[in-house]
Amino acid sequence: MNEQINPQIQADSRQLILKKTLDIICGKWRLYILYQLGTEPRRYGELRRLIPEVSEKVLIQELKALTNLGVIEKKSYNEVPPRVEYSLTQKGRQVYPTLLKLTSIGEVFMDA
Amino acid sequence: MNEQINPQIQADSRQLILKKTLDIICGKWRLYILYQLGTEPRRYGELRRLIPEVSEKVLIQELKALTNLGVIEKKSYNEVPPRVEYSLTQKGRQVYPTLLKLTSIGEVFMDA
DNA sequence: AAAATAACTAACTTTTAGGTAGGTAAGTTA
DNA sequence: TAACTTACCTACCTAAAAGTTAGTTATTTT
Repeated sequence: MNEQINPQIQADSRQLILKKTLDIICGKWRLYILYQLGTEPRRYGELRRLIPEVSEKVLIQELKALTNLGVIEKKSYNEVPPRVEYSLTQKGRQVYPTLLKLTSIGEVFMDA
Repeated sequence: MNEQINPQIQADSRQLILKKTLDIICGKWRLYILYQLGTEPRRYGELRRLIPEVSEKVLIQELKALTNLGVIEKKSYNEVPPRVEYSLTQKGRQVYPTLLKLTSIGEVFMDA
């Protein structure tokens, strides 16, 4: 009904996008996880071994969060002992190159 | 003395770079602050008005942290009432384009 | 029958991030 | 001389993130 552009709504939308971005990359372990899934699917135990410093609880919690955000997906094979694979979603693969470029920020500030 | 490449040292260095990256961009308000400083220096009070949701304590704390990281710098004019300006450093300007591109990550996952 | 396996869950504690409410300095303006 | 201004600081509190420890499940292997 109203064709005016409301700058407040624009601001709110940019804020939401920024928040979503931070949701995805912030958290001590999220980028480590995503980097490990960049090239191939990984089993839960594999991720544990690849990132040994993260606690089991936090790893699972972060995998869940990233799954809910739609960045990664989980595939359970019905086997015992269980087998579960995590991999990037389509959207996850879409942003993966940007995630890789992120570290160029840190590089600039090393030892400075 | 030892010309071998130690993959552990490489891994540690990548880890440090990643940690530095997260130091710079994580924190609820850091990117908001950096975005406001992208185009021009801003006074402390100006930043308060531009980002009214952040508490005074946290704003100052974040400005200090970003200053210590070498992303921004602070210029105090000897006046009363005080006048203080914050701006991006050379290195800060160097990474600013990357900081702007960051939000493309969030865009992909909006309402997904 | 006991032990091993992989991917979890639950209860609890510690650590870190962020927020609230108040105070201060020292000139300027009314 | 009282009130105002701006950029802080301090002590305290709450909430969120992360870590620790100890289960659980349901087959398979020994």
